[in-house]
Amino acid sequence: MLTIHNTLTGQKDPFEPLVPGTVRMYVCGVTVYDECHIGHARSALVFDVIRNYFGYIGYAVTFVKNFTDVDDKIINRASQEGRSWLAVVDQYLRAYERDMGRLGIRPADIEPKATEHIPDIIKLIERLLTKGHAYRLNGDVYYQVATYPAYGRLSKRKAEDLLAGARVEVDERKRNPMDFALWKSSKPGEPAWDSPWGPGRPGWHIECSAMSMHHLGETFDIHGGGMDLIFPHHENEIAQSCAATDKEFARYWVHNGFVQINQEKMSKSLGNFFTIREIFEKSEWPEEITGEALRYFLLTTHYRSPLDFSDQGLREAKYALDGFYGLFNRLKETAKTEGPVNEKLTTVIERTRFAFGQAMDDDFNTPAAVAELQGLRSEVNKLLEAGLSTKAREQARQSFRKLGSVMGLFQLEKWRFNVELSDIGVSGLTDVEIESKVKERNEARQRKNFARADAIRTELAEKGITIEDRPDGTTRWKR
RNA sequence: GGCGCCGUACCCAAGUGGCUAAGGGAGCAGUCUGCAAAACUGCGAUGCGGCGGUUCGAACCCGCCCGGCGCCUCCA
Repeated sequence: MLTIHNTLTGQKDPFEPLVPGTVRMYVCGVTVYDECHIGHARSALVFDVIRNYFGYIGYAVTFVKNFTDVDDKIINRASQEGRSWLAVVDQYLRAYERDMGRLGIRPADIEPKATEHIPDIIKLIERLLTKGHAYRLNGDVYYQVATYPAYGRLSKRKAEDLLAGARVEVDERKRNPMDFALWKSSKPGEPAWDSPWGPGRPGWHIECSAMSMHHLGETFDIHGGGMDLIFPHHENEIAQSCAATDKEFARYWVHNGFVQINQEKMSKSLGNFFTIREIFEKSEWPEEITGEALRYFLLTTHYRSPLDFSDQGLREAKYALDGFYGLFNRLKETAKTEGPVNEKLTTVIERTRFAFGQAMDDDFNTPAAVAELQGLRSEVNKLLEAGLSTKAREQARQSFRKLGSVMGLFQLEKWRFNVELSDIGVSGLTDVEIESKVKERNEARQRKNFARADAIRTELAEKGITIEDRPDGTTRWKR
């Protein structure tokens, strides 16, 4: 039985979908005004894995992730850089897709943009106005928080607490300081759409209500995002949506924890800010390896816990993956002998599959699930020592791929064993050149000229190439 | 001021009432090897920030304290 920590109830709730066999989930994506950082990567990855896991246990998933493509931050950026807001949106939308692609994060089934849903947004605002939950102020429209008594139920806040801590100057015209904009009138030169209240653009919160309802219905299963969205964004979404429909909005609210640097939240002002792009540019490994290492690293912390990003952590993730891919490569080799342990393999795989499911059923406990995969690696290594048939080796490989696919791991065919130009850049040698050196070294070894053999090995090691001699006299190498 | 989170070995990190406190990385010792590498085997917290309490029994529940962090403003 899958249980999910639900921010709304503050506890782990058993998951029961609204419609049996299907899951409808909506996740707040990004505002496309800048490069994505590791925090965005974590959030996107967490929900990618959740979506995959639902698929793995047999649900038909509809996954919606939005892009906020009209917003103050976009407009400000555009005016600072003296270009159109559309150009800003286009640039960072592409950057997002590039980064997510590198991380192996699949696009959502539907990726709506706020600007594509202006009519839905206007209709929803009109509905709120009609029901008395919103009011007009010149060309603006505000949501009236006082008309929704349950306001604060997601973030567990009381109205008076919010006022006490208010750190912003309050717009004097608002009826209540907590009221928030549904529609903002535009100044000349700003993006604008016609509306019953004059030209303007949607406020931030309303787009998610409109888009999720449009694509998933007025009530759906899961709504997710980063913890910082709990208040005010998701609180406001609930207020708007429930007030408009008189129905429950999302049933399970899932929020991921922050990425920190040295125990502090990343922020531009602290200067401890890492973009996904920088990590890939700085990495000495090929792109797909960096992507998988980052993925592995992020998944070895539970999604709700804070995660401290570090180069060391990333490196350790890479080393752990080296161990897995080293095993996969040995499993690919043809068996010399048929061992007696093939039945044990099936048992071990079954046990792992069960434990893996148990871990993931427990609020998507990816660190525990990864630990099961590590356990399987260790078991298969032992069985391989004792001897596994070619067929059993293939069975083991397929099991890793199947379980790994939930997390987007173990899907690469090659791991540092490829002939790609990027690798040549690192080692300075082509495969053919390496093969030739290895051959020369083995001839030296046969002549017992170990000094020469070791010299070649050292030379290769300096270029990042590791040698493994096998018992049968052949040599395996890897970059 | 309000709300909330975290503190488990050298590092990362599961476990949240009951078998000997998962797993990985690093380290040390050994097997294998010409030597390595990889793999395998063994070693490693009598203790889970501290002090009390509840309980037959607590890292897990309760209280207080210490340390760190987040939200309350745009933010994944």
